[in-house]
Amino acid sequence: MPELPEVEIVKRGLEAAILGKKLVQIDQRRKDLRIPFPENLAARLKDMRVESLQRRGKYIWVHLSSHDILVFHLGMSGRMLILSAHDSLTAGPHDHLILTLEDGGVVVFQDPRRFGMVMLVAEDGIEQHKSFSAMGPEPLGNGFHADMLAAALAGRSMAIKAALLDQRIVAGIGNIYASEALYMAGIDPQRPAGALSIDECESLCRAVKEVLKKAIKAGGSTLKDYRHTDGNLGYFQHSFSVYDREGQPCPDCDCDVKMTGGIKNIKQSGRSTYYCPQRQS
DNA sequence: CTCCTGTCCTGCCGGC
DNA sequence: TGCCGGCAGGACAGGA
Repeated sequence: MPELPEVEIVKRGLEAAILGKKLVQIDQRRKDLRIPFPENLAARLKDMRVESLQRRGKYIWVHLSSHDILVFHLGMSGRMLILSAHDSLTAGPHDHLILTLEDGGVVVFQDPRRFGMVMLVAEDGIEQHKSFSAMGPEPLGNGFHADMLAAALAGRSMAIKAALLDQRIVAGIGNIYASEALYMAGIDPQRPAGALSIDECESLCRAVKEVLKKAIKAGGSTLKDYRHTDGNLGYFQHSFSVYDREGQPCPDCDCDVKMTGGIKNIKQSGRSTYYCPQRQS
C-alpha cells in the first residue's frame, strides 16, 4: 500500500514535525517487526537531534546528529501518527515505537501487520547497506530515463509488470502504481520486459514519472491539514485509472463494457494486475 | 545469473 | 448474526 507517493507524503509530514528537534524519549514496545529492532535503539537515539530527512525508494531516512540514520520502512500497513504536546496518547497494541521530542511532540510508528522495518545505519555506510546497495534509481530523478530502463530490461524474460516491481530496476514502485503506469503507457503488463522497444521504454518512463507526481500532488493536498484531521500519515484518497476497477470501463475507453468486460484483473507472480486489454498491447 | 514461489502478519470482506 | 476462509501487499530466502 504505501508506495513511493505515500512514503514521500509521510516523509514530508514527519519533516514538519521533527526536523531540527531533539529526541528526548524513546519507547520501543516490542523486540521486532519484520526484523528485530536495532540493538540498544533507545540509547542510541536518546538526545540525538534530527538533522534532515530524505526518502529512498519506499524507505524514509532520518539523519541524526550522531551521524546515524534512523531508517523506516512502512511495509504494508505502517503509519506515522503525529501528536502535539497537548494531545494525549494511550498506546495501542499496534504502536510499536514512540518517539517524544523536546517540544513535547510525539511520533508513533504504528504497524498492525508488522511488515515494516526500523533500522539504524551509520551515515557513511548507508549506500553499502544491503537494503540500498543494489537499489535502482529514483524514478523521479534524472537517473531514470529510457536508455537506462532499456539497458536494465535488456535480455529479461520476466513480465514488464514484475520488472517494475523489482526495486533493483527502479526504486519505489509497488503493485498499484505498476498497473497505473503500464496503463498510462499503453503497454500490456504481460509483455516480456526485454521485448519493449526504446520508444515504449520512453513512454513507460514518462508514465511512471507522471503517475507518481500526480499521486504525490494528491497526497500533498491532504497533508497540509494533517494535524487537524486524525494526525495519521500513511494513506490518502486517490482515484486510480485501472487499479481495483475490475469490470469497469477504463477512463480512455469508449468501447462497450458489456462486450469487452472492461478492465481485467489477472494474477502475475501471485499479485493482482489490472489493465485494459483494449488499450494495452 | 534469472526467475518464481512461499513466507511473514493481521484486518477485512464475501459466502454460507 | 456469526464464523471462517481467502485475500491483500513488500521484501527476501531459497529452490529450480
